[in-house]
Amino acid sequence: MPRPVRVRIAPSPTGTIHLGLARTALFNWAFARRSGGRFVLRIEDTDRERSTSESEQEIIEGLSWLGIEWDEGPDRGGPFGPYRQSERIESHREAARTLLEAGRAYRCFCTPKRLAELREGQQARKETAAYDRRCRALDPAEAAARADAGEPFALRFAVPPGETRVDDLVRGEVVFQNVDIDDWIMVRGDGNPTYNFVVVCDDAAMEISHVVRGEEHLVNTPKQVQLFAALDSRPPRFAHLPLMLGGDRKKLSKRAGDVSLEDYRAKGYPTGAILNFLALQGWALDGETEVFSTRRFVEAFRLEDVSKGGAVFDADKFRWLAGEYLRAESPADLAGHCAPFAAAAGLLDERQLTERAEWFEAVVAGERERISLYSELPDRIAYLFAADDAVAWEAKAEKNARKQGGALLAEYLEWLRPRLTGGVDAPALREATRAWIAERGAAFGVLFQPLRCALAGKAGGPDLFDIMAWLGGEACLRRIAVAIERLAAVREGER
RNA sequence: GGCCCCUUCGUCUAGUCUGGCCUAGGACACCAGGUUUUCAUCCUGGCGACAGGGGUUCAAAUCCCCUAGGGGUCACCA
Repeated sequence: MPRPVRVRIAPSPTGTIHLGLARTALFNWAFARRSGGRFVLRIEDTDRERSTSESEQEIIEGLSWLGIEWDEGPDRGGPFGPYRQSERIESHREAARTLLEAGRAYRCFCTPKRLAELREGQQARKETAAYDRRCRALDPAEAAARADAGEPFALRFAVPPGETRVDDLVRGEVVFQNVDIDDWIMVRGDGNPTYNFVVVCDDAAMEISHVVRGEEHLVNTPKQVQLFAALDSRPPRFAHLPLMLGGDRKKLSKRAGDVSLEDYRAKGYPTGAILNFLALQGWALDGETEVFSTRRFVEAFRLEDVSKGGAVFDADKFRWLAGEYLRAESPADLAGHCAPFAAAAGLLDERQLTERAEWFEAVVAGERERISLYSELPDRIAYLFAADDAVAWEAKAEKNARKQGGALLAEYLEWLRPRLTGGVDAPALREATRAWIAERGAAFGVLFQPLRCALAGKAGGPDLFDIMAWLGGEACLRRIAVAIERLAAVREGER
């Protein structure tokens, strides 16, 4: 019998947003949208030591920045609240009590020391490390008496005999033998519940219909399925997403480089590119189309189409995709996205950005083919802000300039001087300069290479006459004059 | 090591369920050429894979079995 689609992500607020979490969020969200269901954000702050409200904020802010929106969550409430696990502790205690009374859970008085020794022995004998279920044999009344007397205990789930089947939407049916499932701890000695316990209690209480998460959780699933049964609650369908892998083909981790969403935000990846790339990790639109909108993704997304094998994170492809999105932006949008990076680099302050908005937009539009990330702009245009007599020359630019020599440049400067008084008319100047070079029977490069070096100090870049227009006539003339001297002076020095 | 999952170009993947249209398609990267005042963008072309072995079948990347390899997980973490 079908039930309303309700999915969730349950991140623990213990750090930054991992790309894996971002993808899980994206897939859950897309699935909910596609099926007309609800997407829930639940903060999994079971680990009180490591959970912080800053991290929770970061999760909320980061996912919002990406454009992923949840229907219920700690920041916006909802009919199944509260949405922070720590605030649901009473219901967890209640569930634990019920399970204990029903005999589905039992008190374990084993000390951490004994457990450690047990584990060591099992490992030494190459046996499966699992609790030996010693306390499961205890008489409930006796156990209750010991607990009343103040003896510390943990609560373990009593795994029943038999087997557990998980009908995974991505992987098909997966069967586990219950003897292989440990009598895992539901409530710790200090009274705090564990993740595997609360996650099921909350999923049940919030009527979660589908659990879509990373493959590392697949082995937890039988424990959870058994708990749903013990709770007399209908279990959700499961879908385990393939892992995102690092270059070593192991689970993507900090070791592999930048794995947090914030890293990519700081580097200036367009949000559309991030979403698009994440969608491609374990899913494909039609096998042909690589660049597609979030809208198309949502329309076409089906859990059944998710691939099973792990996906190695391809930083090159991600960067390429970023460039595709960046280049598709309007000049105004692109300028707006690049502005903070230009400001951070100390090129322009906010006031200048406002006053010279049109100018900045033109510059950004002129550089767009050469950058893939917003953060790459400042380096490309820094020369525009250099002092005219101190433009940094790249080695290759200088080499090109030197190959052609400054003679023609000096001649050009004299020709140019009277033509720049009334501002720079790029198209007209381009035409006139071409004619001027043709008159002399020279190749374009003989003038353009030294000129490019003089103006920008770079071997490549936008159209020279656009650069002149951005720079303004006075600056151009000064830079060319300085370059003529510089080219001549060094030649002297070489002798 | 136990349990579980996975296996198509270097990488992301289409094709696998419903065997034939697959001399296996697309993309990134790489290489070559073209366009351009340069760089880049862009365009064209090239390189490059069904892990191995059996079986079923007229026919297998697609179905079955075995082997190998990789990964995940084995906490009073989440």
